[in-house]
Amino acid sequence: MKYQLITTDGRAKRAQVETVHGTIQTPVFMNVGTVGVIKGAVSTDDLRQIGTQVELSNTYHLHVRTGDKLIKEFGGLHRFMNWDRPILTDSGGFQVFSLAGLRKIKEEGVYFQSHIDGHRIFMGPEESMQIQSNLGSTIAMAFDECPPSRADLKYIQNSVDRTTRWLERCKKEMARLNSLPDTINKEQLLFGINQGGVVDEIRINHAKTIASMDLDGYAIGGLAVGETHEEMYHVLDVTVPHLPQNKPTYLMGVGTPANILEAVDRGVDFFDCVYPSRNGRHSHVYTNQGKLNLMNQKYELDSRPIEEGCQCPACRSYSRAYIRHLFKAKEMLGMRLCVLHNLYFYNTMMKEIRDAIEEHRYGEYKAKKLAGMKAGEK
RNA sequence: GGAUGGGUAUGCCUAGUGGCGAGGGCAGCGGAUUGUAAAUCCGUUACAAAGAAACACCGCAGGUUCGAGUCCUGCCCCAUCCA
Repeated sequence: MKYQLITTDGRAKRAQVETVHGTIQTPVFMNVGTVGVIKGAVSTDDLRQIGTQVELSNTYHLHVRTGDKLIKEFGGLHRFMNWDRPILTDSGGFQVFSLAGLRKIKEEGVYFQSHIDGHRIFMGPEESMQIQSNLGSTIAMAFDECPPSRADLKYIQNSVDRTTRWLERCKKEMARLNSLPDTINKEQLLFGINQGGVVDEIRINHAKTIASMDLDGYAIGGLAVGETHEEMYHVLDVTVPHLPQNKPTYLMGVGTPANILEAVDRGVDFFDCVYPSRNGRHSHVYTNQGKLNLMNQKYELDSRPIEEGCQCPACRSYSRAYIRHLFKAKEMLGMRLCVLHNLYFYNTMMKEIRDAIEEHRYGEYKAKKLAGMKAGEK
């Protein structure tokens, strides 16, 4: 892997990351397809059309259904889903948070009760690495715990210490797996994850610790889980400077267009979020004038596209009124069009961000973009 | 003309066969959603804010009863069937 910094504008970075599956231009928004597909009947042909650079899938979910061993036997996730560009796999760490009622955390790892059929699943750092190696993703994430933002100080410190120990095990296991003869992607990359809730000292100490471990990239996790936007931005302000500047910085699970604009301004390169796809499935669409809910009656005769001038597959051919009708009729095409539009909106915004940084007008671009979206909220 | 089944609030559909200030669904409107247990979930959709005061035409009008959406009688309307 090679992280090449092209230019900066304030703290905003414009870079590119070379991987075995192609070059990633950053800042980048990864499109979330948890189970090896973006929900809403989106194909990989669609992804190529809407400018997706990186697809993101999930270790826990693919392990539970349909199984990483099966996918390895098929030839890996790239071949399985017919996607030859980069894939990042999340480690299952987020499921420690989202499936909190269905798991027990121990030093060796996490015992899950399958959310599908209730059977017991053990996942520790080694298991997570093994699964991600079987999937053959471009970038594997370290197995961590994402603690709730309201957890107490002692809990967060213990959790972070354990996450550090798990990271050491992940690194060791990844090195071993990458050296095996039948490994699908022998150049699989490993990103470590910074945790620490909204406690500056824990965040900073943990950032320093993992920065010394020579990983391929560094993620900031445990944000956008209940804290305020101001707290999140503050964590970025104090944490990002302690992560290696010659490696990618990834803010996990974030976020709204405004969150991304602010985080880019604080030096973040990688993003991912379920919002564009989930909101698209719920008829909420992003525009430069804010978010619309196409289910509203006021669109019943609206012949305009979601956004004037948008080149996405939905806006090039269909009206708001027709898409509203598809939702009313519960026809899948409605969801599909909105998801495509939203992902196109995010991917296009990232392209605009990259251009603005290159031209050293990021501050101006950000202010204008935020003002437009805010004005439309009324 | 006869038989049978129905008419439930704000548009539609429906639960309810003696204690009902009547439950639910759809449609409408609003909100939530951030490394996806989410094509999901939550509000709201008469008056009243808790009172011896109120009680929305439960098709309409009477009746029985302490008490009727519920039982009885008559009428109106709708659906299906028979003439």
